[in-house]
Amino acid sequence: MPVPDVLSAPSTLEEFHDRLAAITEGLPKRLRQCAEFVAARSDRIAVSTVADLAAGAGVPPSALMRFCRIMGFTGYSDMQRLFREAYVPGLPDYATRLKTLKDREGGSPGALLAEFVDAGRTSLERLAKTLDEDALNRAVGLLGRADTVHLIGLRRAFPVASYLAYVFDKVQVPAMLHDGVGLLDHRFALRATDALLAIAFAPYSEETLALAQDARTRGLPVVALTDRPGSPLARLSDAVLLVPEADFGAFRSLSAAITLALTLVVAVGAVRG
Amino acid sequence: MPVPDVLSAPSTLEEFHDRLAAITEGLPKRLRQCAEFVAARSDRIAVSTVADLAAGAGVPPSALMRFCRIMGFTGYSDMQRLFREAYVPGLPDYATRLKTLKDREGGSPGALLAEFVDAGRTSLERLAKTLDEDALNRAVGLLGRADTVHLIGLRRAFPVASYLAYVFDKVQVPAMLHDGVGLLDHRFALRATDALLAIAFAPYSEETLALAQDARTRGLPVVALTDRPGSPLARLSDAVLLVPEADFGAFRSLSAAITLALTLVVAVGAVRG
DNA sequence: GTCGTTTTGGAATTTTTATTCCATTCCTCG
DNA sequence: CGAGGAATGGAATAAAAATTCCAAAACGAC
Repeated sequence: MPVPDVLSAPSTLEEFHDRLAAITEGLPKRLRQCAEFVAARSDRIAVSTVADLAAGAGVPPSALMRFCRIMGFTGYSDMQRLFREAYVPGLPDYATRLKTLKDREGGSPGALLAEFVDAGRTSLERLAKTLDEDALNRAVGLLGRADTVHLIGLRRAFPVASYLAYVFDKVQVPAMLHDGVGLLDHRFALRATDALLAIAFAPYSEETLALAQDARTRGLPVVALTDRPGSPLARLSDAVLLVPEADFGAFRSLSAAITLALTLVVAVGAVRG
Repeated sequence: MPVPDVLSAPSTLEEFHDRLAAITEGLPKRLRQCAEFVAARSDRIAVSTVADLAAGAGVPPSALMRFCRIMGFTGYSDMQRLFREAYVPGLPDYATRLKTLKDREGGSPGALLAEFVDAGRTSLERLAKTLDEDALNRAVGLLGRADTVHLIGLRRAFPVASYLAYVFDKVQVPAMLHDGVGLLDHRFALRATDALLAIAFAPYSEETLALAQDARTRGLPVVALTDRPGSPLARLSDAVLLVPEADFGAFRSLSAAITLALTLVVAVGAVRG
């Protein structure tokens, strides 16, 4: 067990976080899980039992106890005392806070945030409600059977495509991001046993449509993540996933697209085992 | 004993206070002491034991228990739950939810989507609730005054960085994305009149930290978009924006980060006119 | 592979905390 | 001023939580 190298416990929240940041690295798996969960949700400590917190972190209670020791406390209760003393319920609930923010004059950053958060939530709700489950299942099937998943998404869709590439990598599914760097199109990287996942929102990029067309011509399955049923990309695809993104003013967020992308990858990862 | 004239317990803080005000008058001495103390210090309920609270009110614990009953709760724990949940929402723990998910049709894509949508909504709510407006205003100020905004975010943060680049371009603010292509670091593109916006989540990329350090050393303002107060990036920055991303299982979405990014850019765009 | 060490999960134990119960006190009203 | 009922305090009990401990698993060095 990593020996507590300092014997005194942190006596302020700041000290606590400093110490936490200092030790997190170099901690074994379970203890690191504790450290990371605590870092992210330290607000819960004041009002949670060991069991609650441990469940949140995904570790057994005894691991959390060890963690408290390493932080320099004598036990969980000791650590909790620090947070209970500093506890100020301060923040009002979400609805109230949102209203406060919106009431500012239109231009303030806080008011903007409120609007975008609201738009994001609306998008997510609509996504859950309107998504065609058959299409999703079909998409998962097609991508699950492919050797390599090719990804393309440019301009506004590029963040989604790069996120997909990241998560596919995490779940160890071979994926290739066609990013257009150097105007190299890597068209010939598409093999007959692969599949293409294309993302495009209006105005649809030529390059994305071209690659989708190419894949289709060669008989590869194409999955589309797009914004409208009538999108030119939809016509080229075997499974079409629609992202109902709400917008605020001229700006559209990507919350729904990102969330759908994550779902898709995790489901494909699960299918492949 | 005053008979509880309503059998259901208050289910919101507002109901609680209404009820408290309604019954306080006409309560015998000790119970009134309880009522008055609770009215004054209701914020302590979430983090106190019966004994603590009773001591504060100057009554024996049993009196406080009676008080809880009169308020319509089954006991102190029941009353406490109301206060704990009001301030720390989202207590349904992940362990349970993961299990439900597995029990239910082995994690069908549809069920997964529901979970990720939920995590995304939670993230957005927490973002609205917890974001430090001062930090946001400061960030907008710093970036608004810069000639060119440099952006860096790698791995999981890369989609956010590329999204920022896209939206900055839309609002016609000169921005440069440091994407690490070809391992060219473009460090010398940072001019004294520029600013850096760095995005990093655990585990923090060396390259991102290095560039932030570099910018700081040269006296450029650094704005951080990160996940924890103790993040190494936070220490290098003049304004720190925290993104409280909820995760589901091992997976974390980017809804909150994307939304905050959009807000930031639009606000900066507005400042520059 | 095998040995020694570190880490882990869970059951057993202890401590703390909540809750009940009842004998006593304190009112109030006749 | 005394009887009856409400209110009270504290001791006893039950429940929940924290903490310890140890056998088993995982890991790392050889």
